[in-house]
Order: sequence, then structure tokens, then C-alpha cells
Amino acid sequence: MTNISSDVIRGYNDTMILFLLRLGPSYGYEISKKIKELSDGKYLIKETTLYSAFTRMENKQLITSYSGESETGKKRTYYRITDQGESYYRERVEEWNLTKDVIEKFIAV
Amino acid sequence: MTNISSDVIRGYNDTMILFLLRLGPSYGYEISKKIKELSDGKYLIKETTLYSAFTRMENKQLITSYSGESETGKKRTYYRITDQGESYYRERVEEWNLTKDVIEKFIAV
DNA sequence: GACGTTGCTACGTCTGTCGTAGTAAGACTA
DNA sequence: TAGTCTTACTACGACAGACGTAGCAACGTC
Repeated sequence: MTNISSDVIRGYNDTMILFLLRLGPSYGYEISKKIKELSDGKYLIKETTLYSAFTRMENKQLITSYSGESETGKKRTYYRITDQGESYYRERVEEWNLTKDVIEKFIAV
Repeated sequence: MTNISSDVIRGYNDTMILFLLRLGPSYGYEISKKIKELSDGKYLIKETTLYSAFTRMENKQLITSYSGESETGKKRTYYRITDQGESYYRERVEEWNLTKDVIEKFIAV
């Protein structure tokens, strides 16, 4: 299985996280599992990358956090998307459509 | 006109440059013009980014340089793609196809 | 009793991109 | 004829995002 390097997907981590948070509040471990699943195991986000993305996005007010608990009572930090995060996500989607078309022009075999 | 930020296209600069060099040797100024044209003005590579990409790729032996002259006799550094660069380009194309599919899964409005 | 999973935090490093600046020579414009 | 634009670069330092490594803690499983 060929995996995707972080260099090429860099710039989309935030978008992927926001996509998942749009489905409902979630937390680090779950997000990383879902990214793995949705990408069919082709992209595995690193823990440090993920948690630093959370911090960055919280500072930018794209998400907010609150503490909750796991089923077994362990503490967990949940994240929820904000309205600003929602707009940001939509902008990224538009940008993706442009970017995709541009890159395709440079793809040929 | 909406432009593409370097954050999202980052990771594809080398691929774009290699695509153009596959069409024949070229040099900095020409490459930057062609990127602008091919992207319909949606992506403008910065000079510093471009020249540092040349250096990086030459060190990795993906391209080689030689000096030539412009029509008016001014010195110019030309770059040519190597066999390694050709293989590298093809790997990036394959990776792009994977990446595109993965990102699309996180795109919804 | 050791190992795997869950769920994080801390710290320092590296790479690619960028801002700013400078150089130089021809071309075009007022 | 002076000033600006285009061409064609180089140098230097800053910054952001991703990463490697490490550590901690509680629970479940073998």
C-alpha cells in the first residue's frame, strides 16, 4: 500500500479535521481513527500534528474545546466547530476546487 | 479572481517545475511565466520559492543546470530534468492521484 | 506482570516558503 | 535623458507546520 506523505497533504489537515467536526464534536484519538478509516488507511495523521492543529485552530477561533469524559470516566478534551470554522471550511473547499484544477494541468504521464 | 495560497499548493511546486522541464530545458523566469499561464493566473510562484526549489532539486539530482545565454546575450541558468527527476515526477503523479481521492472524501458542502 | 490501547503534553528540529533587499543590463516612456 | 519596467537572478533571515522523541497515566488483555 502506497501511503501519502505529509508534504503533499499538508495544508489540508485543518480542512480534514473541520470536515469531521462538522459531523459533531469529537476528540483527538477519534479524529485520528476517522482520518485513517476515511482515507482507507492511506493517510495517518501524526499525533503531534493533530494536537498542534487543535491548538492552532482554537487560537484562530475555528474550533472551541470543552472537557468531557470517556465511557470509562477518563478525561477527554472535545472540540466543536465554530461558525468561523464553518466559513473557513467552506473557503477551503472552494480553494480546493481551484487548486485541483491547477494541479491537474501539471499532471501528465 | 481568487488566487491559490502557497499553503495548499505547497508540496506541488517541485512537481509543477518538473512537468515544465519535461517539455524541454528552461530557466527561472520562463518557468514562472509558464506556471502563471498554465494556471490561468491563479497561481504565481514566488521568485525565492522557485530558485530555492531549483537548488534543492539540483542537490537531489532531479535536475541539472548549465549556463546559456538569452537572445540578447545575457547570462542565464538553464535547467534540464534528469532520469531521476523523471522517475520522481511519475511518483508524484501517482501520489497525486491517491491524495486527490483522499482529500475528496473530506470535501462536502 | 508485561504489553497494547487510549488520550494526551512538552520540547526541540527541520523543511519549504516568504519578505525584504540588492544587483545588473537592456527596453520603453515621458 | 531620466525614470520605470522587464528580465534574471543571489543573499539572508524569519516563520509556520509537521515531526521525532519522550514521557505520563489509566485501563484491558494475554
